[in-house]
Amino acid sequence: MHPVSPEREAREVPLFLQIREILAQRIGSGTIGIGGRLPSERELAAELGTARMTVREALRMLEGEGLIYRAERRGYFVSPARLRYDPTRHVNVMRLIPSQGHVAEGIYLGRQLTRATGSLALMFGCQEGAPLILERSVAVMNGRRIEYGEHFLLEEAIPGYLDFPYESPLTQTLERRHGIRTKMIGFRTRPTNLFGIPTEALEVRAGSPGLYITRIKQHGGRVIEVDREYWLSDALEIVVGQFPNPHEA
Amino acid sequence: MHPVSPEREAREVPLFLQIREILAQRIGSGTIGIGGRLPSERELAAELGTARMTVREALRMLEGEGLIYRAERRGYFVSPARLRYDPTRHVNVMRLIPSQGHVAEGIYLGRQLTRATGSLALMFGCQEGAPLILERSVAVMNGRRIEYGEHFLLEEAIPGYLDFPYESPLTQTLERRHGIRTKMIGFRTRPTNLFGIPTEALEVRAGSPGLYITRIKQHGGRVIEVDREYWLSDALEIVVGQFPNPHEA
DNA sequence: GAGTGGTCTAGACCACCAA
DNA sequence: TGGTGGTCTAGACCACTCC
Repeated sequence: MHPVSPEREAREVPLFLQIREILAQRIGSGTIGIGGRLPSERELAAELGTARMTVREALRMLEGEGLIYRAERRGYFVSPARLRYDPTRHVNVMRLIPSQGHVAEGIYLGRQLTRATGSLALMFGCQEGAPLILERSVAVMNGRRIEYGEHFLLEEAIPGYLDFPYESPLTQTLERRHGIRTKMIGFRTRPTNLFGIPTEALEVRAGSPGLYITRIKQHGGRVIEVDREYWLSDALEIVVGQFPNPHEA
Repeated sequence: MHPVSPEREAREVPLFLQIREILAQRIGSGTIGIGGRLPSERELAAELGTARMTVREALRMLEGEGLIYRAERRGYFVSPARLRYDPTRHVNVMRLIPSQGHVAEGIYLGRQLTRATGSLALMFGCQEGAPLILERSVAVMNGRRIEYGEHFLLEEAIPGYLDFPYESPLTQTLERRHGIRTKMIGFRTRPTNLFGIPTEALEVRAGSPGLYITRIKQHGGRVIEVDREYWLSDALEIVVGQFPNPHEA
């Protein structure tokens, strides 16, 4: 190990960070409450005597921190407390949201037939090209779309699945209808910027900060379901194991 | 559940996304290899016949996806494969890096005495104001600073700790020197934009995308260590449980 | 139709890095 | 010392939302 590294010179704080600070304080102090709308970019620029792009940089900062979110072309709003989400547990998103005091709504985007390729085949541990069923959906919390999900099912492992329409939640449906009780065996997650299909489904700007989660579910010794979830970054935090909840204390 | 939502109109793809695509292809095809440097913002702008800010937007996109990273005022570089990190296991970062074929280096930033307040007191389950020891460090992978860590220790639970200098790795030191074998009981993580102390320690621009991780460690039925880690977003992915490794397949 | 964010331009000056 | 990214300005036009 090295000894202490040299301290950096103190520099003047950039303007956009000063603006970030001003806005963060207005939010923290409750001047703008949860769900409240911030002034428009142009209003803030005029008020603070700066250019619009500088204000945007500050807003982008707060968005990346999860303090605020954008509603496309409608404005910036203060984010509610993050959903606490444990991907190792088998809780359905549509049940998680109301369990933490929010209003949940689901949007079903339809079913597709596809085939296992690349990393999907690897995760299923099946042949390349094996038939898969894909169910797509969006989770809505308090009227805001926060998660786009793709659920891949190994067709040959769930005979008769295609004879029925989609029913939420998927896990319960598999158990009740097909006698299959899946078990979560692992997940993987990384931050990313969203674009393409997820941003279209979530109705947000391409480039919005997000969290990508992959989950693997097993039954009878083999993988029968792989989920890919794209969350808006400010909407959740991942909590695994024993962790005190600051909102209960 | 709602029926299928109406498809959005196809829109013209914004210029910065087209540029993102061009650069992503150059990276994916190996035209610019791992660790390779991208042309400068001005060069790209000239080559593509656009303004510098538009190029920056594309580069910011790729940075948020983790495909590239910035070295402050030195340029943009192609990111290596993400470190696979399981926070539920008790692997020290300085051992994790070499175990995945990279060169690790540690920078020790020193020790401070502090007190448990707010969420720290909550996580320790101790009185507000209880004395804590704070050890600060930075992890370097292949010459790049990728993680800034704060390790809080409950002073009264580790008698004599202050009589010795810091020794890495902390977990092994606690066991060998004090007979304390800690146990990871939970972690929490969320994406965020870094600024302040973490960005200074990591020598990156304020606003760089990052991942914040808190870990709690127990011994003898009580929490004795809380870690706060700030990772550069592109440097890792979190993998918990059984998950096939695409690099081994 | 007024207002919003989304995109884009064409500059500027600065601090910092490498040579 | 020349080139880099970091910051900032002052506009522009557009698609879209809400009224």
